[in-house]
Amino acid sequence: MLGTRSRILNAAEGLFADRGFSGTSVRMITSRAKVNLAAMHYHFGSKDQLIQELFALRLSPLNRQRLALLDRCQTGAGAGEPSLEQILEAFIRPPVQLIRDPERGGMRFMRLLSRAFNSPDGAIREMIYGQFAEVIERFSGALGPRLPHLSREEAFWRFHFMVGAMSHTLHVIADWKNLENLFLDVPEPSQVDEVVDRLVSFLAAGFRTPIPSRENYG
Amino acid sequence: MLGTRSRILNAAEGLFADRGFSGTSVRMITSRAKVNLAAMHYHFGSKDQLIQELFALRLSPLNRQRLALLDRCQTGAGAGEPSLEQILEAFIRPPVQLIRDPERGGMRFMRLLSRAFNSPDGAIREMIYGQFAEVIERFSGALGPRLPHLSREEAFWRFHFMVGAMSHTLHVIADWKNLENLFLDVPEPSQVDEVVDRLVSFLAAGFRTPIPSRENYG
DNA sequence: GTACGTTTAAAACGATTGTTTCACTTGGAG
DNA sequence: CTCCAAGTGAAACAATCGTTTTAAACGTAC
Repeated sequence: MLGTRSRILNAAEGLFADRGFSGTSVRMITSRAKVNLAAMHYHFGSKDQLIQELFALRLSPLNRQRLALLDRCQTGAGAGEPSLEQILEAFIRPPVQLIRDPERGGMRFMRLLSRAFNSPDGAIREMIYGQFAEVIERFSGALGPRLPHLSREEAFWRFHFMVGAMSHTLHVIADWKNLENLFLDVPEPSQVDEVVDRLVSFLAAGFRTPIPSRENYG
Repeated sequence: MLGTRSRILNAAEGLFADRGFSGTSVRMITSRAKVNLAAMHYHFGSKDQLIQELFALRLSPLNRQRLALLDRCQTGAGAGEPSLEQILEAFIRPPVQLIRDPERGGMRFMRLLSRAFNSPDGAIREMIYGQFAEVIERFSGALGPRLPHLSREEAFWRFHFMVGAMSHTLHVIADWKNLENLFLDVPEPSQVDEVVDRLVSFLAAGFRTPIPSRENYG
């Protein structure tokens, strides 16, 4: 049996992922964790601080891993800059590995994360973005030299196209069961590593395509 | 001065977009609409039914427009099947036009829509997906013949890459002001039509790229 | 043993939630 | 005028919310 503190965090993660932040009451958390109501305020002070600790615990290893991968392919390869595909992989592979590792929250935490990104609560969103600030800076810095054919504005948008495709893909993988009720003809779950390959090559092709001109089509 | 019913819908749309569904109380809505608390239950029966009416009102014109565009480029061009770019445009242009038209909810409704997609409330998500079912079916049917080089599974994933890139892009456009507080170096707002062009060519390049093989990198 | 951090049990706090009810007013149609 | 739907104002409903409090029990380290 885990300690009281861990049981609270674990129950909170599951409930937040399933029912959202405002949809989850402190009483639900403590009751699922088989813990007294007061224990939550004893350990975390408030519901908001519990949420904060939860994300700090999960996100900092994820982003450290991304930065480490980027470091390795920047300094390791010896010859010059890393390829576009290597950079994209360093960005995309870690969350996909996380999604497969229940010890780090797995699909449950990924559902929770996409909930946090779309939370109406500005404080939550700001905290989340804060956790990603360094990663965003490092990766856009690394992508720049690989995209000499793009203006700053074009690169900005394509970066967001990538973020959107990736986060929605993670959401689809992590929420597969819900998806099956809503779409027809959902294929069998792929190996997640295959999905990374598909996504990386899809995005790399998008990044490499020349800037569009409006006359190309009507 | 609009009627009571319209004022309720209008106030609800704004508050839901800003604070989410569970973060918005009936009292907030009726007070912003300058309407009695009982008037909301008089016209809509319950908060849930108000939400339903709101989305039906906004989404059905949007998706009718998408289908009409697809019809036009399928039957109109005379010669054979429409191009990949034409199909993507028929899918992407309507929500971008909606985002610019305050009469149809504009950015406010787009923020609300992306909130509904990520709502913890399963009933809301199912209702939303129901509104999109026909569009999804028609467009995946139209995309198929344009992607003969892809397996069904590969096409499935690339379709989701597109959905993710598009919905995140719409979110960025509609939530620009919040973005500025969180990222450095955000470029001036582009003309939204330019963003459509960028997105369409990015996605078309992604769709056209051959299926990846794992030996290419790594 | 005694002190201390941990945890429980139970009750209560004030505030807010969605919803209902009732008496009342308004305004236009027949 | 009468009738009826539309709408107001105010109060109340039971339920739930996050949080605080008080008292009592643990277990362990000194």
